[in-house]
Amino acid sequence: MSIDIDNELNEAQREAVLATEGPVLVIAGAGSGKTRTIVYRLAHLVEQGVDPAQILLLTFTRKAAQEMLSRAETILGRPLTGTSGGTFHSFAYATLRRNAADIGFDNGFTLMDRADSENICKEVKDALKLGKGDRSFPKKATLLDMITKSRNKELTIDAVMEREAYHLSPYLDAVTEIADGYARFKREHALVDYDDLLFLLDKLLAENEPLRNQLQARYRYIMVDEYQDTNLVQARIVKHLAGTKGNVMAVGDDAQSIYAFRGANVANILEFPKIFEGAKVIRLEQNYRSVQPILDLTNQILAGATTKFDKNLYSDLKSDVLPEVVHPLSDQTQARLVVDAVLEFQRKYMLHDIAVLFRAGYQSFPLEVALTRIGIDYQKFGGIRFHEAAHIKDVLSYLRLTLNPHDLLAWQRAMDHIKGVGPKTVTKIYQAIHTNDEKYLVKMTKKHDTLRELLNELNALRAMPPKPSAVLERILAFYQPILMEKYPDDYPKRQAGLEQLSQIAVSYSDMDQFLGDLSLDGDPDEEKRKENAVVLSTVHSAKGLEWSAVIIIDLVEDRFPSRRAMQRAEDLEEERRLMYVACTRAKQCLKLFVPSSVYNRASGMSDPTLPSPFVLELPGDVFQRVNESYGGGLERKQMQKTPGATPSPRHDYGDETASTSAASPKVDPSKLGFCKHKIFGKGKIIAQPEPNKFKVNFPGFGIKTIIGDYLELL
DNA sequence: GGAGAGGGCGTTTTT
DNA sequence: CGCCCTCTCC
Repeated sequence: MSIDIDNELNEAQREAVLATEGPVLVIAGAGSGKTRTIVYRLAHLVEQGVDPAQILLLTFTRKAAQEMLSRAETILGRPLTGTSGGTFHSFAYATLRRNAADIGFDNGFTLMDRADSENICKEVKDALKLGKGDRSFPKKATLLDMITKSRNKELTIDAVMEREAYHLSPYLDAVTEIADGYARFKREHALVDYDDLLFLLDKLLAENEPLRNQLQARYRYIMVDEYQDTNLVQARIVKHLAGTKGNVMAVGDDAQSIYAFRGANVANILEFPKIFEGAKVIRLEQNYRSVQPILDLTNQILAGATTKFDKNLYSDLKSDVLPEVVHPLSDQTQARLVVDAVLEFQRKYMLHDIAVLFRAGYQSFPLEVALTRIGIDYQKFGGIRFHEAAHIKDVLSYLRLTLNPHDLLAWQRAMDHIKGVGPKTVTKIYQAIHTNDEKYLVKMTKKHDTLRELLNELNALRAMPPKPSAVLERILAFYQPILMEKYPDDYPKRQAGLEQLSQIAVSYSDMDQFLGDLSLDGDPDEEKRKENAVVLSTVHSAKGLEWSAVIIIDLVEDRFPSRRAMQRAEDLEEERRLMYVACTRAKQCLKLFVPSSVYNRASGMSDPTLPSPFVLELPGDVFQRVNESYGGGLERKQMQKTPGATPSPRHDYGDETASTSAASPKVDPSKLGFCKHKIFGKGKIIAQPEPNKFKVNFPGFGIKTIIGDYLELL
């Protein structure tokens, strides 16, 4: 069978597929057939006689890589044996494991997840006696945020905190000390975090020339997807693997860069032609995904961006239906209206072809309740993950200990069920084991029967042949009573999760690989896309996917955009791109939900909301507005034509925000005057709650509390 | 040093 | 409202 490049691809796509030699950068607008291009390029290479084992495909999720490879196999009509595909992290893990001794881990290492890393931060903080009794001392999650941000952006802790956490500046020295302690702790216990995977690989490739040459020779063709979301160290890895003259293709879209929070750097994609001399740049601009009215709306979202994008997507797909902006009275009725909309869509589309998107995982909870009540199955992406559940981590801790006896975190978990033994005692036992302090161990095992049983069990596990399914089976038998005692309320459900884990283990022959995959994207639920379930997803997890009908909920200020992104201009810009990504997922129908009030669990009541600025600024002619009537029904507003070609922002909402000023403190406004903000423009200062904080009423955006540094006084 | 009780506080996004 | 952290008592 021969692939039909001429008929299946447009000219730009064809060019990208055929340009196999030398560096190539593909700037691919949303829905422009980017995946298709990669798939055809894979197939084309193999058809040209390239050994599939010489191809490396780096993507953002493992799922994406698998899907591309299997689609290439389909059009090729034969399997791609030996092609390496996965995320940077999974590729790094596999390479590092083969060369562990070279990076200073003679006895291997254990990959930690986010919770492990946070716990170390806490441990180190306590050990250094920092922040004792200080309630405003940064929490472990914040500490880790600073640490990984500093690493991913390759800036000092000082620089990160100055830019992003100014209010924590009194703790700068403490955080720096904790960061050092965190690094030390990892080294002492043969632990590695997600960031280390990348940095260790970079170091390995930089220092080990024979290995670098070997890998360059092996991977003659490299393709990197979602290049706009790579960070500096990932770019260096690509450079090491490809060499400056290598056959490397980077694909991405600067308008869809949504991972700056984790160090992604758009400069990578923009400067690709500089780093790889003579790179061919190809732009894919025709959109094959969405009907034109949806593109009219998404183009408007980009038009409002501070950084201008040279992009105007167009499509041949016509539709008479405008995207809708729906205004439910509350987030509760929003859930009900979304269910109604799903039922309506279901008459036309399969459930799995309908998606509800949101900014943060918790925002779908009311909807999940409503869907369950009415009996619609759903599949959720984003939020809590399989391997993060406590019982899974418990079981895996035994497995980790068979491989790495220095894994103190695993010891702590494994001993959690022993009454009378807390973290301090665990550390002592750990030390006794590693210094052969028989006396202490005998004393402790006499005192705690459960400890003796545990140590015996671990010895037995280590004596077994390292086959994941067999070892896991034994662990589960041992863990069963612990599970029931620890989780009396819901252990049957957790039991099911453990059985699922056993299922996964069957397909592995290598323990390290099994553990690595679980931490690196191994959510078993995501493996198979359920046929008859509506998709609920965070926007981040929806990246690269598409659905016939897309609903976006909670488009209100403080939720989308996130409250944390309102202070800094660049954060708000990223929220805008996130909104762009969300809307461009839709093929046929798009509905934006803007609830007038949302439940606030702090106060226990519903708070009124302000519509998201991304909705407010849309010109009235790119959507149809729908209100929930007080009787519970929907009222369609007559569409208003905007005069002229220029968008007339906010005309549909003019006086909506005025009512909120009633809640402002009673300060004589005349004294405070006006100011200017980068994003919100000119506003009236109505209060100064703190010396460097101002409450400002921005016309069209409502009242904001803003740090003085971001305001220009007029 | 551990377990249990009381208080503050605040929900991003992911490998 | 629920989590997490700290304080207190054993």
